[in-house]
Amino acid sequence: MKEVQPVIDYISRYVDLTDAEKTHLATFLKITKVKKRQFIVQPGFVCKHKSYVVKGAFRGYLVDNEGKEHTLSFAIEDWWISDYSSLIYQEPATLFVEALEDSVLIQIEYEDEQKFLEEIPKLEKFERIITQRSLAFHQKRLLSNFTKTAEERYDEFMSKYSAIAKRVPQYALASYLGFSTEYLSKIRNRKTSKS
Amino acid sequence: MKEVQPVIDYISRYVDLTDAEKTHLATFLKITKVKKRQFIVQPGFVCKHKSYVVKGAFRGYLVDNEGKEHTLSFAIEDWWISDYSSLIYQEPATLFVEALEDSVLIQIEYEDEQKFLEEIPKLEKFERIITQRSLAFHQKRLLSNFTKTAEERYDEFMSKYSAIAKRVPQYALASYLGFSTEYLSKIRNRKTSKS
DNA sequence: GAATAAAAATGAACTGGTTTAGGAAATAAG
DNA sequence: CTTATTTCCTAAACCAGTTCATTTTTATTC
Repeated sequence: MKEVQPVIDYISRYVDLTDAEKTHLATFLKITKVKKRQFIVQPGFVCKHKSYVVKGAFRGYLVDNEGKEHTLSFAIEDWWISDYSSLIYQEPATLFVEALEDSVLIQIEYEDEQKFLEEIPKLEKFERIITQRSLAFHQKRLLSNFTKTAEERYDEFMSKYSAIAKRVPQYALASYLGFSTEYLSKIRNRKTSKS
Repeated sequence: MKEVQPVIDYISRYVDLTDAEKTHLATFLKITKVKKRQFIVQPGFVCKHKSYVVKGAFRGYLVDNEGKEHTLSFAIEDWWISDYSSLIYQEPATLFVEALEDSVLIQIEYEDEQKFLEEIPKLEKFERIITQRSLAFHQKRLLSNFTKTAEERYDEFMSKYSAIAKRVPQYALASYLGFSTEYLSKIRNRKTSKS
């Protein structure tokens, strides 16, 4: 039971759970280990769980008609990842979610979550709050993509998420920020030659 | 009490409320009328309520450093609108929310909502579900902006939301889709000369 | 319903970022 | 350690979408 504690702690930041509730909740949490380059979500398959990252790094991305990759999200320790749309509508995923390192996850199955949301209504509040924050984040990202240049978005990301930038391949970062790898090189070159 | 019924009905699509709960909820809902070009949210002021559109049309947009406008959202009848980030964190807004027509709203104050979420926990579920859907929508929009050309995004919008396209000024639509008014003209011209 | 302001169209010059194509460095695997 | 594979860098040609400047059309207002 101890190994799923990180998720119990995570939820406890938002709502107060009794010991009984914690124990009950823990029965639904499962540890999963995945190797680098392994997929935990693939297009065409319904996303069956949400995953909390205990150790490692992940990337969620779409491959478009021309075969180009577009990164929607990253996740490192203490973050969650899934194909959100596939999960909540229980329809086939459009994203790949791939381990960028050997990783350890705590997973919650969709049906189990539905079940314990009924059993412990307090968890609705937890879900609501983290979803609201994620929504606010995505709205900001959308506006940032509209208003800022490629270089400004790069600077913003580096100052906020340098921990992630250090751990993910450069093409993944470029595709998250919405421009080509080549252009990322150009930006970085511009900076190093300046200083 | 009858005039706030649309919001009661809206919520009832997601959760079952008793008559007592409906009556209680109704006491927190307020009708507001606004004229075309009037702002219901302005940068610098904390967004105090979420608004359901009974009649009319709205646009939420950001004005960047160069004075350019970027539309984050539209709302017509049976939609909600606010500066979401400002509302949930109760911090100064960054968006303008402006009436595009003479309109009628049903508004819920932030503090009142916090209160009745405590009193009627069922509403947490309602909030969770609509927030989840909005998040899924925004994720799709982000990816659409990455993967599709300006013309493809225009076509997609026209096929899904022609009702909105008909009611909002062209510069507002262009700034929602993420390109210039001039380019929208060019796209439209390309289409009419083809057919 | 004339006057004025706001919105939409047009076209030419321009630019931020892409594409293509190649080579250099770093990682992974036997 | 050596080879293969993946990742990263560079540079020139290119293009989707912008900018700027002007005109036409459509709403608003008195």
